[in-house]
Amino acid sequence: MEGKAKQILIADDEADILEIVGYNLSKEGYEIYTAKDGNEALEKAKQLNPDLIILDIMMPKKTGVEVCQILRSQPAFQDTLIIFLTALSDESSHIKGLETGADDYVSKPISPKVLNSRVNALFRRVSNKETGKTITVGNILIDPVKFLVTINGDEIILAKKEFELLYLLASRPGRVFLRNEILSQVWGNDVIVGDRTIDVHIRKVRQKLGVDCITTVKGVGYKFEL
Amino acid sequence: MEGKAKQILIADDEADILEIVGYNLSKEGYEIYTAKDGNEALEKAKQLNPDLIILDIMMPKKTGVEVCQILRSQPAFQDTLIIFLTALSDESSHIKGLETGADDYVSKPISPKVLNSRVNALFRRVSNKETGKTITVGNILIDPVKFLVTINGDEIILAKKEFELLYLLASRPGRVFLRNEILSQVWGNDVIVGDRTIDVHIRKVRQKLGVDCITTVKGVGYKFEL
DNA sequence: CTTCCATGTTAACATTATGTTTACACAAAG
DNA sequence: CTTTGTGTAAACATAATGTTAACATGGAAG
Repeated sequence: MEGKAKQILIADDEADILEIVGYNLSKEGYEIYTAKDGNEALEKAKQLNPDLIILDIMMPKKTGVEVCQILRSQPAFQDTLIIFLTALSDESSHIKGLETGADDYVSKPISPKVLNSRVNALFRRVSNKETGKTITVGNILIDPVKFLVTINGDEIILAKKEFELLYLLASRPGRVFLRNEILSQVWGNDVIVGDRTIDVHIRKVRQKLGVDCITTVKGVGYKFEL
Repeated sequence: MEGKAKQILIADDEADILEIVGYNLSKEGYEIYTAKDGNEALEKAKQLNPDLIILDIMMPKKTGVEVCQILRSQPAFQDTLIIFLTALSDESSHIKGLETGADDYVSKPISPKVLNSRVNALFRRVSNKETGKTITVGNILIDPVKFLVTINGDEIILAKKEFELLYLLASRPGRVFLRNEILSQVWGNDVIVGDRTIDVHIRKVRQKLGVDCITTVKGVGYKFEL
């Protein structure tokens, strides 16, 4: 189903973190490489050209932000995914991280579960755009290539966000998506929007589809099911 | 599905690059030949008449630019695809490269992924013109050989860019083409044009066709459908 | 060599579609 | 019957595209 294993380079000066994170991600089927300071990270990045680079902000030799900047300045790493690991309180580096061109950030202390889901989400996000697989659930058909939703052959036109929202929910029918997850997947981790925004879009989708296939799970989120 | 394997000649004085690039492109199904300086590149080019030549700018004996100029002056190599490899900073040679008649350039350090996609894109771009298949959708007929569009037998004359634009969209009815894709396919990856340029051409095509067959997908791109 | 014309491109502005917030209604849970 | 979370409509803000006209440019015709 998947192509070859995605390669992930993890850079952190704490050996414990390298081990825990590496172990958990490798269980997800990724191929893990590690570096223990900024310079080593740069070196291995150029050597491997990994699919994703996880950078600790605080590192000897070069900080994660510096590494990121250097990498981003090179065409070869323009599209490489980068996630920052940051201390919870350190809000400024978070900002700087996103400005520098990171794709996501995860704050310490790190929960393997959280990191795993972020990593998966990131890959899913880019792979959807690349592969753009058509989703079929019952009589509903969602085609990201044609940017089209069909119910019993009737075409329904959704706006971009509406489409992305539906596509996300329908990608895993039955699974509940937390409001947080929806936000980061459809809106991105950087933008900040109010709570009602999701509702409104949910409503619009429900309205346009005319079929009751999005269920509210109060206090949790939404799920797609027929 | 494809014809016979495309032949690619790679010229660079660094053995590492020849090896890496050659290996990766051969995995894509291309037939690889190498040269380690300008003279050898010329020699093998004339001997093989490859489909694509990848030239390092900095080479002993003759630079890539010189090789390109010599080749382009000969009718046999008028249509041969040429890609330059260039050092990141070396902006001037980039300019010169495109002036000399290169089809694309890729800056070092080289990411195999990037190079592969550029190469594939280039072949995709020309393959349409070569095969030049007439597209028929409903009562619309698009003939790239005669450079002619017909609706219900009425001939419509489009300018070059207009035609290429329509041809691209119509080549996959229903599929949404991102603005990026349109740019790289119709304009090429090198030229830089404003956003409005696409719109204007879309408009001209719509106007001349008189039929509403190009749909806007806001925030995404355009698609062709009746 | 100049002029003219077709094409391509840009800039500026108009016109949407789309996204977001606000404010309030409503329902369920405690 | 208060609190909490969600639904809804409408107002608002924003971004994306449509449109026109003016400005290059290159090649053909004179």
